Amino acid sequence: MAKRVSHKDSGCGVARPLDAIGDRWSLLIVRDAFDGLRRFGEFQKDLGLAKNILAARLRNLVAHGIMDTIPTSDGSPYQEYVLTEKGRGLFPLLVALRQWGEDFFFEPNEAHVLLVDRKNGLPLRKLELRAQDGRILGAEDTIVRSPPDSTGNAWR
Amino acid sequence: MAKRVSHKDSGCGVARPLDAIGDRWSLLIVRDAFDGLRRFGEFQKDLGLAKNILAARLRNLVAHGIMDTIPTSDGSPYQEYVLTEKGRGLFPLLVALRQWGEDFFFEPNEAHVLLVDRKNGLPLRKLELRAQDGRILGAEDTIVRSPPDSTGNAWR
DNA sequence: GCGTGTGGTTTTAATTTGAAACCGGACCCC
DNA sequence: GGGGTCCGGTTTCAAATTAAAACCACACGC
Repeated sequence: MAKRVSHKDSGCGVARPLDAIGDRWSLLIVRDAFDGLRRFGEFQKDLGLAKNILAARLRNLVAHGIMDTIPTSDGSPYQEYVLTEKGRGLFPLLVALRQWGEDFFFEPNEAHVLLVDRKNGLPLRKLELRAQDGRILGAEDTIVRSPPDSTGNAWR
Repeated sequence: MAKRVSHKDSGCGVARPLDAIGDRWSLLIVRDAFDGLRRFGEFQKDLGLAKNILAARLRNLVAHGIMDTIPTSDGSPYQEYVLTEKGRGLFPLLVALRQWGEDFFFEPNEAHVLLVDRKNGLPLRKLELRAQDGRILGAEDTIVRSPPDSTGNAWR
């Protein structure tokens, strides 16, 4: 039942996460959760996806420890879905996705929702990659490095 | 043929990008491209996916302007796949994904590849969200805001 | 001409997705 | 207690997608 990655790179820090959230819906569900949605029906209404696949996705997210089910606060007989610590850790990724979308998927003058600072309504600063010492880095300034390798086999 | 988003949220800055890269392989291909891979066979060998779906994914990435095909430099009769500007814009997202993976998908002592500063071999700083004025923000300090809305309908 | 490496496409089967119907408990109303 | 409704799913079944494998085409070396 547990869907497993099948390719050689299954140990990589990019591939494993994709196994958990690398489908068309999971990140949208997580985003909705950040927006405060908690109930099955809320997700379903907002995203407009079939109930069976919403159920499957939520199950998967819970199984991966990204969301958790809790009893409702308001006494209704159902449960609510909330982000775990791990799920909340996805926020930078969501911001990166959104910023990339804003930069490349909209015409310069095309209106779109914006993620803004709650305190003053200004858009966030663009995410920037920094070295330990604070230098701003680009992709070409980085390299993936294998670990010391105590196990004998090296992932890329 | 062009796969289109079907749900209500299709205008959102999160949903549109997912339409382009929200599948199990595209981001891995892009990551490989950042690692310097360019040839069909290189991707296929590294990722171990079927050739037809690699071809489909590359076609899709090219169609979305994320990669581009260029003639080979070394005179071989084939083409190479390289990232466009738009594709290179995915680097922060890839870093976010990787950092999340490193934080939550590996045991503390489990060895894994690391993305490091090419200059000194130190790991990158954790990505951080900042307001315009430089304050570090968390998810709870932000809010999505609809645009002024000249069109009459508001996206979430 | 023949074998080989590369970069695909085609064919076919397996898996996933999606729409819609169905189900069951809680609550409401009488 | 007997309907009716809302919510949160599961089941069923068709359609789309993915995957494996076979096939094909071109360039090259010999």
